[in-house]
Amino acid sequence: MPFPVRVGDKWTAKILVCLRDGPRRFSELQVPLARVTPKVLTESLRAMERDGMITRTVYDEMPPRVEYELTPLGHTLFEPLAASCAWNAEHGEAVARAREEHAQRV
Amino acid sequence: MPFPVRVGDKWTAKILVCLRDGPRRFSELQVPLARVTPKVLTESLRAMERDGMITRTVYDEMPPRVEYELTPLGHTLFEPLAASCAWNAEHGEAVARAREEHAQRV
DNA sequence: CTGAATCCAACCCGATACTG
DNA sequence: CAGTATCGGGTTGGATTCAG
Repeated sequence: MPFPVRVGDKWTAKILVCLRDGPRRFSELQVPLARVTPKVLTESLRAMERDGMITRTVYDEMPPRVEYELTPLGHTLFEPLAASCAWNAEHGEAVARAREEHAQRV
Repeated sequence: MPFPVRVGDKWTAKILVCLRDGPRRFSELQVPLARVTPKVLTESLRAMERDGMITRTVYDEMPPRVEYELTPLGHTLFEPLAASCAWNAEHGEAVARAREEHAQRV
């Protein structure tokens, strides 16, 4: 099942935001994404690379440096992402209320 | 963690589409959503009801009849949903190509 | 610094059978 | 008709440890 692109998982959307303004190193991503383990971060990044959303560039230095950067295709994801954020901003409160009322009735 | 609304799961978006043009019965949903088991369909519907996306109305008849209908809040989900569909229509092919090229390199 | 390896818990989803 | 009960597999994400 190739589609759709996994932006609904736990970290992809946040990685997108972190890469919005330019390339970032692995350790630079771990800072804003607090509590993401390296294993999971790597998995997410590899999946995004496989889908053409980001590029992974290894600089042969010591100590090692690896940079991740959004592709043009990756940047296009901000459009649907913005729509989802706008929905949350506009209706998130209503959902919270619905959940509380539902909890009351039970 | 109350947010965000689970529209990224397997069935919620499809249920939304099925309810778009009016209320539907449980068995009417099972037809277009082929291969959804009653257990999973029930789980999805209950979650959507809890979040205020749909209403569940039981008619005390024989045989029993239950109708699900989108709330005004539920209808607002079509906006971000449409943005995601538009992205897929526009860039889905590019993702498929990226995956094939990636598979080649491995 | 940038991961890889291993193990494990939780969750999501499905198959099957059964009920008011 | 509209579910519930039970069981189990597959995937996801996290903790921990180790390596180049």
